[in-house]
Amino acid sequence: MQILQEFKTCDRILPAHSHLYRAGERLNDIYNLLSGWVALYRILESGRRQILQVELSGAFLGYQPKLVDPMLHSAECITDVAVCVFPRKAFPDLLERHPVLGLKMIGMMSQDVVRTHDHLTNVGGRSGMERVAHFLLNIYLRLRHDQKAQGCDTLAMPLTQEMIGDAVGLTPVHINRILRQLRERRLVILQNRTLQILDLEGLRRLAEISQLYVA
Amino acid sequence: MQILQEFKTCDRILPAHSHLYRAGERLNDIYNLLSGWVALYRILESGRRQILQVELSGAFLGYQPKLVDPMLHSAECITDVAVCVFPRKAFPDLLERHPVLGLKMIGMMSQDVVRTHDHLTNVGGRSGMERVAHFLLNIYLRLRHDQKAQGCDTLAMPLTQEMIGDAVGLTPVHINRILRQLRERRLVILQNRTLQILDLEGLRRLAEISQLYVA
DNA sequence: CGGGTGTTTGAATAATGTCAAACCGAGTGG
DNA sequence: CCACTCGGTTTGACATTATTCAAACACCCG
Repeated sequence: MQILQEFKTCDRILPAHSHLYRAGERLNDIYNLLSGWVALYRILESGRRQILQVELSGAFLGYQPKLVDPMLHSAECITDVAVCVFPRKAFPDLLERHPVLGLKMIGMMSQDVVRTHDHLTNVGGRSGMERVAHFLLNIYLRLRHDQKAQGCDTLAMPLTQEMIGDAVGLTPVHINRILRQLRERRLVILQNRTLQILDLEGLRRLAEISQLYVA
Repeated sequence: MQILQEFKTCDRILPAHSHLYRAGERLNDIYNLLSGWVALYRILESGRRQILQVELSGAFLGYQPKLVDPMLHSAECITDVAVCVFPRKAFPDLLERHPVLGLKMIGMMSQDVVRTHDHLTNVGGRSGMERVAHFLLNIYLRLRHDQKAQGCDTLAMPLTQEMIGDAVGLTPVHINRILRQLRERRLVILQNRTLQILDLEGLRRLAEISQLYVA
């Protein structure tokens, strides 16, 4: 990964609510997310938006089947964000020169596929409450994994209820009602932009997190 | 791609309803789908199953973030299937030796991501009828794309209504009612394992297929 | 002190799921 | 050739879940 360092153009800081890129744009760069939260999403003609993925630090952003094609989704910074910028053009060449890197990339992409499969399974296969539970738990686990098992059960949650709805395919009002139920059942509390896990095991059961695909 | 030919172990034929692999298995091989339909799916503890993807000829099957890890989903042959078999172990080495191939693989994987994003958007963001329309249209377009614009508007459809339900996240009964409506609205007819597109444009509008991601 | 964005709640409506039964066609064994 | 079963489809009545519309509320920011 140090190889990459030599190729990076620069680091860049983006404020919350700004866009890293938008659907339809042709990018010159590829990004590595250093810190902050980014939402990948698509807008349907109906006006609804589907959040495809919430990306946390470490993620690779901006890759496309054909590098010159326009992006099919948008990437919005939910919080302030820092990214490492790589020139898009250099990539094919770079990969030829360092095959190991290609292998690494393939691994990351297929990791991406798995994560998206998980999200799809969640949205397509579970009831509202299960969906929300799974979604929150997923984020909680990923964050805790990053910060190496810091046992804390409470964390900052920059997502609005509307965003959660856009992610799991439910109306914001409905999300609200579900959150109330989760609170009443003493599983999670989400308020003041803060997520507090009350009953990790109970949540796990409800959300039926089996795969430890966390990473 | 001819490089690959030298590495292939053999070709293999599988009958309909057999499994290429099951969740939890550690595979020795990676497959390239030569002909037939394969469904990738996961089973939830609730018993529901989510079809993650319907794969048609050309697809690469069996790749995983870590090649030695057990599979997270299952792959069932919907029709009789022919696959080309590659030894899993040879892959890292193979990629080191032929960097171009790595680039190709990355492209395919990211294609996979896009397709899954599309499916996710469909399931999470659209109403029942739109979902079914989009799903059927998607398959129709992919097949027609393979057989290079053979103008025929009718094709063999080996998926049961239950499978369609498992793919788009709806009950089989509901799928049935939706299919009736689609028939009554003279958009598609699906019966006797045959799919007939009556009004391509109308379907397109309903399903709001904008991206030409077909491939 | 506004004004805006996000949250919370209620009541009415629409979409989807559940249960149960009938039906239909293909294959099978008598 | 017939009865039979079996998987898949079709339909109805009803229960549940989620959406919509509307209003009140809370909070932060200028």
